[in-house]
Amino acid sequence: MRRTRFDDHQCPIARTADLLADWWMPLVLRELLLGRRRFNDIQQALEINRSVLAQRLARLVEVGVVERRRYQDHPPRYDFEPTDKGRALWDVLGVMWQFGERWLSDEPAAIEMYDRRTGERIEPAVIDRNTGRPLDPTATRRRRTDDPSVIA
Amino acid sequence: MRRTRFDDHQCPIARTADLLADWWMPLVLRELLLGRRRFNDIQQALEINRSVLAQRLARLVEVGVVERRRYQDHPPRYDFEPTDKGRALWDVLGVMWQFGERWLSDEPAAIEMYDRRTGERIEPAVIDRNTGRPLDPTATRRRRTDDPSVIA
DNA sequence: CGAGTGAGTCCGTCAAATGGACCCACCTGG
DNA sequence: CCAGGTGGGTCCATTTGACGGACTCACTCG
Repeated sequence: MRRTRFDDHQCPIARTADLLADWWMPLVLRELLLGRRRFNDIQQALEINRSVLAQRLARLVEVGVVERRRYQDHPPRYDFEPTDKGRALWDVLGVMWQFGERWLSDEPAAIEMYDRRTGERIEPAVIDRNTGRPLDPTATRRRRTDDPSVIA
Repeated sequence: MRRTRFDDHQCPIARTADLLADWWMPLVLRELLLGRRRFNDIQQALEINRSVLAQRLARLVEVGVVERRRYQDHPPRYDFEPTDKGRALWDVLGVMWQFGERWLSDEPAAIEMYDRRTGERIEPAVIDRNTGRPLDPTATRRRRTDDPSVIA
């Protein structure tokens, strides 16, 4: 299929969607961010087609979300390590987790996230940094910063 | 293309990805949640193919994220209104906004979100509800709730 | 009476996802 | 010393969806 690209849109949601809104990307990133680093490990964990995975990893390297590192020389072997930018994506995945658990699962959660130091369950929540309150789409609007009268 | 489905996965990220990780879904939801309700309005705002939009809206109705309502009888006309489940997705979009603005935009933000009552800028942030602290993927692990010794 | 509106459907084309085989350099066990 | 992994891919045929664009059909408005 021809895929429409959004990476040149002004809207930050569109730019993020261009990177992340692909079936496999969130799962590939989940594996990378929770510690899997090697091509074959990820491929087997996700049962993803090898060429699709190769292409997704190449994209992640290209946009600077992971680094491809040579971890041995003979024969050359590579792995994939998240950058700061990649780790920042965990916020998005964490909130996807929270949404999926609350709204897309029938039974009580079969898997949970926890802090490996304290053992405590982790429950991501989204707030507005300025007010500390939850987001409310019905009260939210967009505006151009160069001309606040224009509603984007 | 054949698309692999994740809606039966245990992992909440996979379930959410199955719904949202499609190029158009975040943008369609952005429009719906920020107030656009009608097929033609959304189609023109996004410049999305009409049959693709029809299919995406049908999916959103099917999973209960929006409701299709008849708003006039002669001739029958329909619009699409987010449900509570749909409004809950705003958290995900808000965090995608934040990521895109911080990591995918070069120039200072051209568009911002604000509260239509107070006029204040909105900056979504993700915290752990229990500790109030930001998420840290390097400290995060998964476990099965039925058997905490199994690392998922 | 003709144009426009709203919410779609239908069609041909093109490209990406999929399953599966293949590759090749090195390492390991017997 | 040779067979069988292992790691990180590439290549191929098939299928399916995205895309652009035209068409529909029941009204309503001027």
